Amino acid sequence: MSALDVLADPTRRRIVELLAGGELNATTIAGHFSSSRPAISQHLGVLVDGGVLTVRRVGTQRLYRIDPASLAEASDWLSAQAHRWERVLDALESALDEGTG
Amino acid sequence: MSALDVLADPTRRRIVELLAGGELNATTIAGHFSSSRPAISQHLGVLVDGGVLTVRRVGTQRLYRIDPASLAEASDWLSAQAHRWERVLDALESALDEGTG
DNA sequence: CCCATCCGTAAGCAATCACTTACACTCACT
DNA sequence: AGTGAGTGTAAGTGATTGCTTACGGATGGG
Repeated sequence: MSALDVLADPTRRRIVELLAGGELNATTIAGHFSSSRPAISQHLGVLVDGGVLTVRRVGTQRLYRIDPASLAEASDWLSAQAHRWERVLDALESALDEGTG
Repeated sequence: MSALDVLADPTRRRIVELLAGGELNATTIAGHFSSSRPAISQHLGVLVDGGVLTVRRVGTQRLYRIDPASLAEASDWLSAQAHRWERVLDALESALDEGTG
């Protein structure tokens, strides 16, 4: 699932959280980070490729916005993973019961 | 959170799932993978360092076992992340409401 | 038309990571 | 003590990744 590979990077997670407040242009976003503007631009590209963000051009600016669907999908995936490990723990418990019983 | 960095690798996830059935020694674990035994040994080291697995020595063997506490912690972390993105989505929705209202 | 602003892309670099082969160590058994 | 099974460690390699600097393209105002 690519939205999650994309959200693996802490800087990218912060970008997404920043956009929780609404649309922002590239320069404004970059202003919140100590990295260079091109570095942030590259992160934005990864986020767009991963479907987490969408862009629209307004004049000379590029406005970035969260794609709620993909973020919801990421959230669901995380929940599913959490449940997966819970199941592993359940299985482990059963195995231990068999061992001791 | 290191248990999660550790579980980022697919091979390591498979190892943990393999150990859901109970304790196994290093050679048996390695037998389930196409990678070399040393490669798996290194993964096991990472898993132990990350607190996901524990080892005990029995004769010449090393028996690996899941540490339920750390795995539960990982599961909780995943849930928390899922909720975090849900909150981001909620915030986004509020921002859009303000924008259009 | 010229210039400043906004922004992506190209190229190069350093760090990280998973893998492989080769080697070394420990323990059990004889 | 010698041998073999079980296993970790060292060293080298190729791929990936995030960062930086330098550059180029597009848009809008004078």
